[in-house]
Amino acid sequence: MTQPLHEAIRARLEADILAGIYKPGEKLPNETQLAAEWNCARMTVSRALGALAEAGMVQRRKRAGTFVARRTVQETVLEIRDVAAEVRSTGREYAFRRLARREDAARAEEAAALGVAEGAPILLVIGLHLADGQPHALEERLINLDAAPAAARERFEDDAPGAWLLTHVAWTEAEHAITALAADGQTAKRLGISTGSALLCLERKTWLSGACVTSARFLYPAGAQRFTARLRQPRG
Amino acid sequence: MTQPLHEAIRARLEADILAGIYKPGEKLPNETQLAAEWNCARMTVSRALGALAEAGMVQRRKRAGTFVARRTVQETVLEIRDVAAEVRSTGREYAFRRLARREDAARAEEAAALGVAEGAPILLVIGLHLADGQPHALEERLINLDAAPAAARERFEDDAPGAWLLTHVAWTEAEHAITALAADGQTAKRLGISTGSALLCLERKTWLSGACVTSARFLYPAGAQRFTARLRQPRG
DNA sequence: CCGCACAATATGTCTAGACATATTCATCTT
DNA sequence: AAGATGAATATGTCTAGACATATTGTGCGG
Repeated sequence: MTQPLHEAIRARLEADILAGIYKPGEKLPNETQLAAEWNCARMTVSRALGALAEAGMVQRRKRAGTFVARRTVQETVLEIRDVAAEVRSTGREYAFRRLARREDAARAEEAAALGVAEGAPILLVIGLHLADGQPHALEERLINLDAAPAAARERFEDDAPGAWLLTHVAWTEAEHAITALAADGQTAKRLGISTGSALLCLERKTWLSGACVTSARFLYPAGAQRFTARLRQPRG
Repeated sequence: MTQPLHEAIRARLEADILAGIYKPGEKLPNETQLAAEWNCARMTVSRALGALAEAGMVQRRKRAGTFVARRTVQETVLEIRDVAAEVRSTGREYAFRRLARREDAARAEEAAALGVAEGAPILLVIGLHLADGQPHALEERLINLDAAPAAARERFEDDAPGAWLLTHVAWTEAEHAITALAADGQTAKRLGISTGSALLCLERKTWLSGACVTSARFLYPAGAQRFTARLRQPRG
């Protein structure tokens, strides 16, 4: 495992910053100096510093130099897989059961969620994700049929719309929001829990070049799901 | 705004992948071909492809070539700021009130959370984050005093331990987990809500080179907090 | 037909230099 | 003292080539 030189330089500077040898706001040696220290070309150092800048550990300004970043916001990588993959990764059997399907003109509330005009054609699918036959999550999905007309031909009886959309409709942007809420009567009944109990809610919206394609709400009973994220070495 | 050439190449390939001109699993032209197409040095193309690989849009294998990635896991950037910043960003006044502080030997449960031996010195702080005087979140924090002995000298009466730790103790790794749960009697009382109502729970653990420094649990009443994340153009 | 060795190939790394560009600092003018 | 000007400097981009390295495909021998 011969480490590339630019990696070694990057790792060294990173360690030094972490150890406080270079403190937040402080200036690092310039590229020429570092190249001399490491006895290598300036571009090799530049690559190492570029990677550190990309990772947000340093800020670079022309003429001024390279400075250790001071950060307050932590950017975390959150991995969200589709529900089937989530369930299967815990070794349980996965199944989907459609509870409702309505192809219709968008009502005010639905139009707002998708960012389309009232009356635009939409598809609403409500379904239950099962793990070993037990309710795992309730999905309420709205699909903009103007953006994804092919969805109208799908029944979504035993396959969740999420998986189908992932393979059949392209998207450019997505947004996730995670909240907690109390189960209303209908939701509680569908999930087989008691009214008012805590739910973890994941809302996912996806866009294709500016137009919202689909908006989904996944409701997990407390304890059924956990979103985890790991992060390394921002520091500031 | 003269765009760097490597950026232009990157953007072009990205757009082509997004448009489906190059499909998942498909091979891209090799560096030499692309360099000829763009009439530039191979290294410039290499940089563009390197950036795409970094972003996860393509996978590169020596001798084989560069392939459009097929991804099932969505990696999302989640921004988590400290509670004070969260509250202030909504224009409300922030305050912290300590409810309890215990410096002691770790009990079994606490030792497990921090990954230390039972009986190791720990500091437990429970406090309330207030927004405009109203409870916004309850924080339960454990600090490993072997890893951060300086914390023992702090009272944490009006300042949250999170902010102090951020500025006084370095860390190399962190993990977040988001779940929902029902409020127990004591928690409900502290947050001024009713027992059993839904809570959004953020658990944060931070490590300094392998040793767990601190473990914290933030409990937000349903509706008080929302974790959002945006992502762009993975595709697979 | 299978496995093994070897050559071909595409990426990965690196260099030494060139020119571009943004920003700062010092100086000169008003 | 305030503002304009220009030189100095550090990063940013790019090139043309060299060698390293991993992997794959091919052909050879058993």
